[in-house]
Amino acid sequence: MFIGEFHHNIDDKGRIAIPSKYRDILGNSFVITRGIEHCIYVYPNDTFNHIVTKLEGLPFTKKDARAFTRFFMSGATAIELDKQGRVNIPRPLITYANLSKKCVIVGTGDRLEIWDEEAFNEFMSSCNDEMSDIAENLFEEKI
Amino acid sequence: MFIGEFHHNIDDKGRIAIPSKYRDILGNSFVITRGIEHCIYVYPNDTFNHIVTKLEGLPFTKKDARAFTRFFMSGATAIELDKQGRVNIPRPLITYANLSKKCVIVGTGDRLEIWDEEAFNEFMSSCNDEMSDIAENLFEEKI
DNA sequence: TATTTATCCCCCACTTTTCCCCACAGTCTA
DNA sequence: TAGACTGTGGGGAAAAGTGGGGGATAAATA
Repeated sequence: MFIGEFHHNIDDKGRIAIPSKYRDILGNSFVITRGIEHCIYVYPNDTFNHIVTKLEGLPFTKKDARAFTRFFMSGATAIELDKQGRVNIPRPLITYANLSKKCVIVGTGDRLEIWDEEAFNEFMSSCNDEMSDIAENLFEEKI
Repeated sequence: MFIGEFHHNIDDKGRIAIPSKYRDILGNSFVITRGIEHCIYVYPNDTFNHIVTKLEGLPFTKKDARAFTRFFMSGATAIELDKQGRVNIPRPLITYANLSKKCVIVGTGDRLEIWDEEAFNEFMSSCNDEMSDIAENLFEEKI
């Protein structure tokens, strides 16, 4: 399970170090792809494959299915860590997530998310005030 | 499985390089055809044949079936890669997809899509805002 | 039928990108 | 304080993408 928050830099070549605590779980090969709030998702292979299976069940004749599949699959890249434990983020994803230098890598249970630091801070502070309302409707019963 | 996003140029002769990562999957001969959002679809032979079988199951007495089959089949061309790993896109498809120079080639699971770069950016940015909503309604249950 | 025009392929060469390796610096631990 | 680990930066080799030239084949015109 992925938990925690780490602050790393992405260099000019588009490389960023995966926190060493995550490498044990991820192994040496995994998948990164576009995430929904302009961040980057990092999935272990089997988790990613599970989602792909679900998406392949959707017909390409449906507009939303095409759009989301395109969004999710076109952003995906199979990743191998280099000897220093870094990943090479493809340009399109760097642009999409608006990564400049300072990045935040957070664990969210079954995946990692890579955010531009500024965007992350902004998102979190904008959410904090509403969190009470957000939580309100998540569950009907005691969890 | 096709994933990822690549930016290549189409030259004056109508040739465009297929990203080398895709060539392993596609092999040397495959099919390209008209795609739904004014892009070009690229299918491995057996995937294409599978779709054709499905389309042949539709009655030609239905207007929509005729229209879509005509759309999909008339655009199709059998393709062979040249020795440099490029395909020669037929003029009608170049016109249809509005390809000028900068193109985007994306993997969307079972096929590739070739887009004019500008058109692709436009489509993606128009989707990005809605992606949260689109995802919202794709599945009812946990995937 | 002969000549021209266009199209398609293949080959060569240049440029750019990607990947791999090495080296250094800061931090934590023993 | 020494050693190991983690994060950061850069250089060089290999691969991938791009563009143009030339020859073969096919279509078009006189």
